[in-house]
Amino acid sequence: MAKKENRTYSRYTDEALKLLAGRIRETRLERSITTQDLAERAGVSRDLLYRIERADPACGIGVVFEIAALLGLTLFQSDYDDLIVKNKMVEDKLALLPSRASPTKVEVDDDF
Amino acid sequence: MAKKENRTYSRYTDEALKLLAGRIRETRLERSITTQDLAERAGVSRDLLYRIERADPACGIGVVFEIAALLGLTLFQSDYDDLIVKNKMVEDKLALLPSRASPTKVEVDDDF
DNA sequence: TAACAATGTCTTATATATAAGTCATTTAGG
DNA sequence: CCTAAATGACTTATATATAAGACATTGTTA
Repeated sequence: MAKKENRTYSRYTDEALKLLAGRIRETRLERSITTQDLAERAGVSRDLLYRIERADPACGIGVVFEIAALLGLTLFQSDYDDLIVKNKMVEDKLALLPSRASPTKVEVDDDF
Repeated sequence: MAKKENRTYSRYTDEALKLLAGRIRETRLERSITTQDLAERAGVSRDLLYRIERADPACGIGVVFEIAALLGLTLFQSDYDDLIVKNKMVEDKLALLPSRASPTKVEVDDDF
């Protein structure tokens, strides 16, 4: 196992990571797939899958998503076509927005 | 910038990463927040935020989620309390499932 | 349109994620 | 129960993510 990293995360992030990890483990066990087997299919080591199922925040986001996708989990409640559509929407929105944060404009903080 | 990694990902993973990255950039620009500013608040380098907004799959999943959370984006369409509830559900489900993939049981493949 | 700040995109150095291997433990099933 | 296989959890070595910094470019706004 790799050395423990010392970065800290918000509780929200921790819970979100835990949920994704839990869903992965849950689905793997439901389908009775071996860690070995799943890791091999994803092209990662068993140790990495072990850390993914433990919600290690330092795992690469790509490999985590890939494992989830291999199990048929949906991300952002979207199938592939939905993702394409949503990405198109983001792209359009970005085309309208200024391409950088204005030097002077003060950031809006909705806290009150 | 770090050396380009050579791992490959499914199209689904690529699009999901792109959507998250796009939403981050979109939200940052809407609020007119500087990359510098956001990176500092998250405790990461500007270069890392740059890569996050480009959907680099090798970024740590924790830092990406943290940036999203800082911007108020919701993950898994859940606020903090929802995440707690959903995690509880996963936990309960896991308690019922066998704790490991059966040696003999053949994996179900719903492809047909 | 001038000037300055924000961003794109490198390089280098360092921290650390990941792979590979190992051993002990546990569990499901015969 | 017994046993083989799956998993937890470590070590070491290596690949690579990340930080820090630099410079060129571009967009905003005064």
